Formats: sequence, structure tokens, C-alpha cells
Amino acid sequence: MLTKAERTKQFILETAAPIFNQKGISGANIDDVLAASKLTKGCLYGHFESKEDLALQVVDFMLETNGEKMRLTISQGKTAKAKVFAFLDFYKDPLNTYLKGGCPIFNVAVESDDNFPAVKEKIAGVIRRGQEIFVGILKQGIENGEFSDELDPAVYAFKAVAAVEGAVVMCRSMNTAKPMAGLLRSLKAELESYVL
Amino acid sequence: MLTKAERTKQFILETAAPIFNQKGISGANIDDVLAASKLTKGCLYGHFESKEDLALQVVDFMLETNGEKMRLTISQGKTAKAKVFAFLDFYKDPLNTYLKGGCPIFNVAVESDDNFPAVKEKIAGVIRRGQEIFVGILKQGIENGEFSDELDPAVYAFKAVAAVEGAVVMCRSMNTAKPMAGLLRSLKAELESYVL
DNA sequence: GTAAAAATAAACTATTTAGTATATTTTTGC
DNA sequence: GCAAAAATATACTAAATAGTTTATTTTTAC
Repeated sequence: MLTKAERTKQFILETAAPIFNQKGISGANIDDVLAASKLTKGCLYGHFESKEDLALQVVDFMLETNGEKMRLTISQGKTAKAKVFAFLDFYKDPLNTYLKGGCPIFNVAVESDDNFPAVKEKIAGVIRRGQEIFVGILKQGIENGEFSDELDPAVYAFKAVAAVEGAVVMCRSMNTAKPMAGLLRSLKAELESYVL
Repeated sequence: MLTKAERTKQFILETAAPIFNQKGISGANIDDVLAASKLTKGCLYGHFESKEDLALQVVDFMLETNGEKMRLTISQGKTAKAKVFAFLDFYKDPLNTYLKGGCPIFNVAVESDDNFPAVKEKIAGVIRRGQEIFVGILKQGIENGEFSDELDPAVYAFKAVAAVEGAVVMCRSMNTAKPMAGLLRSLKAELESYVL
């Protein structure tokens, strides 16, 4: 069992995550986190050295959580095609993301780009590993005869992720999930065209 | 000819744009703009009421500039296909965007999402109008016999924009333009498959 | 050439937010 | 049940940044 201190720290991270995801690292502030968690400054600073420390750990927490959710989602699919479809469907409700504020990877990617090199590197790693996994699934699909070898795994993987992530931002801005539905259908049809 | 005051205001907007585009509205600060422009506080506050006023006008400036660049780019294409290809090629160098820091529409979209409703509405309008123009070009292409009527203009337009915009963020994070090349080829091939 | 406009210089104030200190109370976990 | 750990309450300090003021200098545009 977790100690009280560990539970509190976890609770702070969980409470702070949607705040940082929505307001960004620069936009979020300690008082927001205190208000949302109903903890005191003394308590928070007992678990984190500084706002920067908190921010970095919140980012790690968001990335880990996202990774777990994504792995679980993909593992639901038995075939390569089913895994890809499961991945795509993960994005079907962009206005109601499991973590308030949209995709943390993209949100952090945009903010860290010219501002937080260490965070940017971390995000780059997450994106790269995600692409590797996606490409691996597609290659597997080609090898086991699910897909034609006309399919270019690297191109499709990048296209699919770029498109759904871009779509999340666009849908959230326009406040409609409608175009996402058409996009997911189109990306599925595109993969389907390589199914043997 | 512009008055000195108008020229200075314009100069401040031009200087502030890359700062706001890179650091975000929350992350940018007045002193950054003063340092970059080598103007004094008194001068800046003679042209803008507050940081918020400056930020809003910088956003407007970035959106207008982007719109002009995009209209010019697209107008280079004579056929519908050429227009779409010109649009896609606009994104071919995501690490060296004309405005430092990547696409201002997307950067502002991400930050404004949960923070600046007025700005968010403005961005939503820009995205919507962009989609209308893109769809218009594709419909025109269908009408004049360039494309098969199998092409779904709304779906392709959304997919193309979401993908290239998402790709800019991913490429910038990973610090490589390579995947963008494959994506552009793929989006072009996809459109090509509807050419009669 | 000159009056008005624009910009500077420099020293302010105000506000927000990060972070500290400490005595006290509450909770935990053996 | 009790000692240690955790959290509170309260009142701070520190730092960063927004915004003001005003006298002075420079530049502009007629």
C-alpha cells in the first residue's frame, strides 16, 4: 500500500494534470492547483521543490498515463488492422478527452517547442516510440499476410497520427467532433485498401 | 504613406509576432518585446493599452499575414489540383517556417482552447473559412471534370489540413522534416487517385 | 524652419505569483 | 495508544512582470 505521502503526491499530480494540460506550463499556476486540490501551500511544497519541479512531474505523469491508456486500447485489437482501428477510435470524441484539454502530447509539444528543451526532447521520444510501435504493427500485418506490401508503414503511421492529432486541435477549436468522424472513416478506408 | 506612429506600431507587431508565436500569449512578456524591438516602455504603451491589447493585435496580425501568404500560395496554382499541391507544399519545410515558431494558427488554437475564448472563436473562424475555401476548390475541380465525383471534398480538405498541421508539430518536436516529405507525397497521391 | 508628435530615460507603483517560515493541529501506521 | 509524519493556518519574503509618470530629447511632416 502507498504511504499517505505517496498518495498525496499522486493526488496532487492527478489534480494538477488537467490544469497544466488546459492552461499550459506557463499559464498554470500554483494557486490554481491549491484551489483545485484544496491543499495548502505548505503541503504542496512538501512534495515538490518548485513550480518547475511540479510541472516536469506533471508532464511525466500525463505522458505515462497516456501511454498506458494507449497500450491498453491497442491491445484490445487482435489483428494488425484491429489494432490500428482501435488506435484511431481512441480519438473519436475530441471534445471529451479523458484528460480535460485535449491530447497532452500535442499540447506539451506545441508549448515546449521553443521554450522547454528538456520537455521537448521527452515529447520527441514519446512521438518517436509511438511511431515505432505503429510501424511495427503495420509491418507485422504485412508479414502475416493481412496487408499488401504496397503499404508503406512509416508513411501511413505518420499520416494517421498527424491527422488525428491535428484533427483534435481543429475540432476542439471549432467545437465540433463531426469532421473527426469523416477523417476516421477515411483513414480506415485507406488502410482497408491494402487489406488482402 | 504611413505616419511615423503607424509605422512604429506595425514594427512592434512584426517584432512581437515571432515572440508570441514561440512563447505563447501566457509565456511572452513585454520586456521580451522591448528588448527585441529596442524600443522603450513609454513608446510601446503609447501604441498599445496593455499586454492583452498587444497580444490580441499580434494574433490578428499573425492571422492576417498567414492568410495573405496562403492566398498568394494557392493563387499560384491554375488548376484545382495545382492549387491543392501548392497548399500542401506550403508546409514542406516545417523547421523553417516563415514566422519563427511554427504555424501561428495551430499554436494559438492550442493555447486559446481552454484559456482565451475570444481568441479561440477567431481561430475557429479562420479554420472554418479555410475549410470552405479548400472545399470550394475541390468542388470546382469536380465540376470542371478534373476530379471524379467519388472525391469527398469535405473529408479530403479536413484530412489534408489536419495532417499537415499535425505533421508540423510532430516534425518540429522531433527536429526532422523527413516525415513531412512522405506525408505530402501520400496526400498528393491520394488526390491524384481521383484525377480523371 | 518650426510646432507638434513621437520616442527616450529613468525612476517609479502595482500586481501577481513563487516560495519560506513556523507554530499548531490532524492523521497515520506500528 | 502514541510517536512520527503529514497537513494546516497564517503571515511572511522574494521575484518577476505589468503598467505609470514626467521631464527631456529627437524626429517628423507641413
